[in-house]
Amino acid sequence: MNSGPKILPASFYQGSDVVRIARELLGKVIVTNFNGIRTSGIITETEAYAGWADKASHAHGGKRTPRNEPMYAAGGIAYVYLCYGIHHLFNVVTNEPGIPHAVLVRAIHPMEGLPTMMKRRGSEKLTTIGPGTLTQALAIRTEHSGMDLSCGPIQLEDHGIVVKSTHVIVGPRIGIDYAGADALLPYRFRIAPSHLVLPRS
DNA sequence: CAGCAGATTGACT
DNA sequence: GTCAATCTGCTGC
Repeated sequence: MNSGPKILPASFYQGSDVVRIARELLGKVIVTNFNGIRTSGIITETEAYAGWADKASHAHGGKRTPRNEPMYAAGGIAYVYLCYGIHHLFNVVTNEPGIPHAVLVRAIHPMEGLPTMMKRRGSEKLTTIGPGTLTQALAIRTEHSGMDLSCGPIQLEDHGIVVKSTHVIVGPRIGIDYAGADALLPYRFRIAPSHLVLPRS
């Protein structure tokens, strides 16, 4: 049953299986609320980054820099970083302190604040597929890296949307060819476009 | 349609 | 200096 949106609890993020959490994030709702302006969307695509052992991860081999420091904190906070000097990429940190696992959010389906998101994107067409475009639509920037996802301007909610496994496409991650064999791991999850059925509001 | 270069900053050699 | 968990617009078939 579903008694309205619930903010995801810390326990959701602090499990030990980052790949499972990436899968579970499909259908969850990401909300930002800056200056009283609320924008949100359903998460439709994610990728898991499994820390130490994962060549594609910023924390591979225990690498630790000021930029990726949030990855080493307890699950439930944001890790936002700049890619190609332009794009702010939003990740959800998982697992317990010291284990730098994270899930990259690659796509959302817009829900609230469509006009605001279009204005931020500077386009008549609202594109929110792609990790760089969704952060622009939601106004997420690197300054939000390290923020708690349960009580800040960025929150993740459970709206009771159930994503059936038959509607989920699993495959290798994108844009990480440098990661050798790890580039082939099935760590990418997305909702099949034909099943992007929105919940009745 | 495909393919590619430009944008622009942080991390590392 | 080079490359990076990318997107867009322009070129040319």
